[in-house]
Amino acid sequence: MGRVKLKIKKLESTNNRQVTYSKRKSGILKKAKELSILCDIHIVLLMFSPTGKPTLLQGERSNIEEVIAKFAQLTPQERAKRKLESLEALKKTFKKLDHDVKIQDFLGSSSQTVELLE
Amino acid sequence: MGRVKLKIKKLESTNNRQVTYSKRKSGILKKAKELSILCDIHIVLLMFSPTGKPTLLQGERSNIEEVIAKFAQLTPQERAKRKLESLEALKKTFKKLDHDVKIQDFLGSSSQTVELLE
DNA sequence: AACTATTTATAAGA
DNA sequence: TTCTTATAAATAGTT
Repeated sequence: MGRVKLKIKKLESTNNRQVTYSKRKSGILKKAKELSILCDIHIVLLMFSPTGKPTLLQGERSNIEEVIAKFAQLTPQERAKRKLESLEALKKTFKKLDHDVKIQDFLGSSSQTVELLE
Repeated sequence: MGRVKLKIKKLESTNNRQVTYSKRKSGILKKAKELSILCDIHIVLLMFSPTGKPTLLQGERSNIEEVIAKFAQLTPQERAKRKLESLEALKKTFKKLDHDVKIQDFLGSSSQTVELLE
């Protein structure tokens, strides 16, 4: 979608990576939000910029707690059939976070896109 | 991007929601993967179909553990300045999951897109 | 930040 | 559901 067809490989220029990230981030956030609304689904999108700035999108219909909670609704049989290493990894990570993270400005908002750092 | 301009509101027809989900899911997964490669970033995308089928995408460069772990790398000062309610919610959810989830087929793969249920 | 030529995604139809 | 195609939308390089 541009002047030339882009090869999908790591962009050489640091500056170009940042510019491209900025442009495409807008696009994918828009797509995720549209999908959430059009199809009335749960969606969570978390990404980090080339400089490490995190962005979290939660679909209109969901919050991240609901989305993750849906994992818990899978039956043991269904879980047993699938690769859930990611869930396991998440669990381990959050066990660690339990000891690390202190949330000092907890806000009960229903935000969609949250820029976690400016 | 089709024969007509689509209004972004919940699609009336159940069938249409499923068809549109299927098409747009492909698109957004492709976009996420491209962004991950082009800009060499961490990205995680989790979504549920209108029938509840979950799909998880992890960028080429990352696994979900790394991505979430990045949260933990934020300094206490940075965290204190931001809305991290989502992280808090995740933590609570995973505390519950700790007691619920038994992973019976843990596999140490470096998967990208995982269809958690067919 | 804006522009625009061009590629890409996709809504409706087959 | 899978393919086609007209059209809308995203975006790469440029200004």
